[in-house]
Amino acid sequence: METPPLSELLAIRRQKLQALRSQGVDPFGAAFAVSGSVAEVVAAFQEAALVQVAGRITAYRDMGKSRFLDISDIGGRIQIYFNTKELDESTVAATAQLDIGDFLGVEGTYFTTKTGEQSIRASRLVVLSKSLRPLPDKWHGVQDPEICYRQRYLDLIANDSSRTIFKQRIAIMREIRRFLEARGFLEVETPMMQAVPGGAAAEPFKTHHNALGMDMFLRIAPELYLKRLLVAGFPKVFELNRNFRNEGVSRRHNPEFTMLEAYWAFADFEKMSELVEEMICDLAEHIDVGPVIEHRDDEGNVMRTINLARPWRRAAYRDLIEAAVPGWFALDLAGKRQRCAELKLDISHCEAEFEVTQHVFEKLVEEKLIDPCFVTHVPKELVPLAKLNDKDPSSVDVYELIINGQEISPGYSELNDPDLQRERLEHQAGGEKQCLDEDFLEALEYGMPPAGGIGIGIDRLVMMLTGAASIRDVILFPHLKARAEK
RNA sequence: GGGUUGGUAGCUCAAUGGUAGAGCAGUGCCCUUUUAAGGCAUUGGUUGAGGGUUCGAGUCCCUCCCAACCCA
Repeated sequence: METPPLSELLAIRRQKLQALRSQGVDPFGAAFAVSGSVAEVVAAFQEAALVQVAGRITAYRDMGKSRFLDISDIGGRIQIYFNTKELDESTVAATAQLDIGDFLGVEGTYFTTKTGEQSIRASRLVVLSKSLRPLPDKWHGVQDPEICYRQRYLDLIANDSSRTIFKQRIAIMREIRRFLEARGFLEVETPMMQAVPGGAAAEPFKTHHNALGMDMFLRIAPELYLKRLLVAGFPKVFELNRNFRNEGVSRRHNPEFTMLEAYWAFADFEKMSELVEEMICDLAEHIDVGPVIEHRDDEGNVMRTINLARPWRRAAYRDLIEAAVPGWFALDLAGKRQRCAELKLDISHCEAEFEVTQHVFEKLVEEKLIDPCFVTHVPKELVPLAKLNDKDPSSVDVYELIINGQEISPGYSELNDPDLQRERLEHQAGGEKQCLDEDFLEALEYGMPPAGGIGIGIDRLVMMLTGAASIRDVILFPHLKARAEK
């Protein structure tokens, strides 16, 4: 097969690679002992002290005999100064083969430049890895969203805003674990491959286990296994990991996404709502964005302001709809359909009355709830697996936390009556017996304590907290269509 | 799935249907405290892919691929 000629830029880098080798320099060097990460080295500045640092060259300013270069890693940048007269000949020769993008190890002493920048005066330079491709523009970064998503490493090298979001995401994940563990919740791991995909209504990914000779499914939720652990006697458990749903991809959907589920024995949905409220405020504080979060557009204009100040609002589903569409619940189905037509709402996909009402809720209530609101007294048809409300058996004991016009977290008083649970699951499965997790139903018969449960879609939570416009901006490697062969 | 917008040099972007350009990066030269370093010179293109219209297509038409946004 004919290989296309390398572009000039790639060819030049290959030549430099050869030049280094012919100078006796290994262009893909060995381990290099550093004093710390770039950020740690910056923080440890002490005039004239000896220091070792390594990182990628992200800028090179050649003044003749004096040269400056920036060394960066994901957490920081530091300026290196060297004078060709202060280095041995072979090192100076190697510097001629350096490019922006190469990994370099530096030994030197801390010093402050004329302009006051804390830097390192290099006494030794070691090529650690030659970069064979040019990096994106140092000033404009990567603007092409396709490159950002397909080659996230370039996005992270070039775009500070992206680095910030992912550092925030990491901080959020760490703080969720710390927050829950501090309150006695134990983190557990349950199967991602399940014989019966349960705990939610969604299309699963299907796979096959050869040795066991059985079809399996990637989980759509961990719920039914976490509840087995309530049966086992764990009073407080949580799982923070991936779910998979074989559905559409959009600004708000990635086929694999991160979910927090937590269960608290002997608690209820109200106690869970307090836990979630406290936790999300704590997270906002930990990434220095709360309690008032501003979402900005590309030009930096504030598009939306979310106020997380406590206490958060709590409102009943019916009351919110009545406030948006007065007289709604007095209408019969035909009247409701008529009203939707007047409101220019497309309800062609809705059949049952509760579906029409739910559409009104989504369009006229949910999308407009920007500040946090726990929606309570949700119709039982929408949440088949929760406990019925004592006073109003047409609704269930759950909350749906809405922030930024999106459902961020549902919370339940979990159903623990095994017979009722079977009835509901059978109804949900529409008579398809193979969709019932009989093993789970058997576990419930041994007795599950009453419990509060929550789920939080972490990707959407991160979007809300960081102001990211797309789920792809908060997932390191989002799924895109395979690209045609180059 | 439908609609809209886009895909041009490594990156960021230009280009009435009429010679494909700029900045950065790169290459060469100069410069001992620069930091979007600077000065002078200079290389680099299958304009997403394939058809069509035309004397002539990055530009107009058709098909396809990829992406973003909106809708379902």
